[in-house]
Amino acid sequence: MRVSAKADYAVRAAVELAAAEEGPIKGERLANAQDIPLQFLEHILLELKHHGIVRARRGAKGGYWLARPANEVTIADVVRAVEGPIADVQSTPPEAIEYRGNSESLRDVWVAVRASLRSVLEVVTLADLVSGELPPIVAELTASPDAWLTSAATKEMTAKDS
Amino acid sequence: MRVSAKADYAVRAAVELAAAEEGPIKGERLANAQDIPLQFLEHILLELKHHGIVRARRGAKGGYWLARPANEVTIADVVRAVEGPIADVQSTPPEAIEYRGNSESLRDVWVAVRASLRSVLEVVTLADLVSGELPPIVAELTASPDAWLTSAATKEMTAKDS
DNA sequence: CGCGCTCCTGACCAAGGAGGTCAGGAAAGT
DNA sequence: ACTTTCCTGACCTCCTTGGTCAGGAGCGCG
Repeated sequence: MRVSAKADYAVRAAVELAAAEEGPIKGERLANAQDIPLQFLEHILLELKHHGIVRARRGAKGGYWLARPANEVTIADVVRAVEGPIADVQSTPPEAIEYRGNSESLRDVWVAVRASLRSVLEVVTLADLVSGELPPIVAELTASPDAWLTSAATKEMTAKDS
Repeated sequence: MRVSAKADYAVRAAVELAAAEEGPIKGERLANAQDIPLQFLEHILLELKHHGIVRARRGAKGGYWLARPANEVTIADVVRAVEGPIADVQSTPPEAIEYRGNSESLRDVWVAVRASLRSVLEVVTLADLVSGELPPIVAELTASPDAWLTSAATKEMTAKDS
């Protein structure tokens, strides 16, 4: 239930590529722009390349660029490239688990969790991030002040909590 | 972005407790009912106890029971007890991260991710799981057949994918 | 009281992932 | 040729995951 540094780095590097208009951008520049350890970043970029998110050319004037237009690459694409499937339970997809007895409905909950993650990650594109104009669903989710609290307050509480 | 075995086990054990009407249930019975390694489960139950989710008594006729009514314990409570904060990025809460340059909006996305997770996990209670009647939001999310696919299809695709 | 039952706790362990670093090779340009 | 930049694999340390094992501490009952 946490986002790894690798996934965070991958998205940030991809956004940087999406923002650049000129030709190939070298890894060093991406690393500097987003404060990512260079050698680690190059491993990440390689994975992104293997998954067809990014292309690259070596040599002088070489560098990386997006394989597809920035508005056709979602955050889910990038995260899946470096982290694998989103919202697996016990390293297997939620719909594949057999629950016994009283916890039969639990599978539906994990499926719902995955669906809700997708509803955000598969909708936001790199172009959205560059422009700063996020899709309505993200705007709605971040609109409530509760969304910005580390520990969400219980429904019933009104004013008695600190 | 994955649900650990521990969290899954914890919820299943908690559901089993929620379903039982008679007094304390011993760990062995929970382990058998949900097919969980006993000694591992007892560590988990101990954590749940430390977080005030569960109570316990030793000795003959001892066992575990829920500290609160089943309809007041959410899945989020249980998961947080054993896994810590939900949806941290790089082991820190999303709203606390400083993003530079083009990835400034990324923080909003991670906050939205956390909010969407909460919108499911903080709404489903153990009582819901026992009864099998899940809240509307879960029903909506699992209604679409896409939610049950391992790898979601792209929006534009209609019939050409396998 | 004594004794069995059950939880409680800490130590340990093997395997793998997270988050990198290092050294060298292979293409591209000039 | 030579530099630049990506490409790749090996390696490293620390931490987490998913457990097991051994023993201690409290509870109830005869």
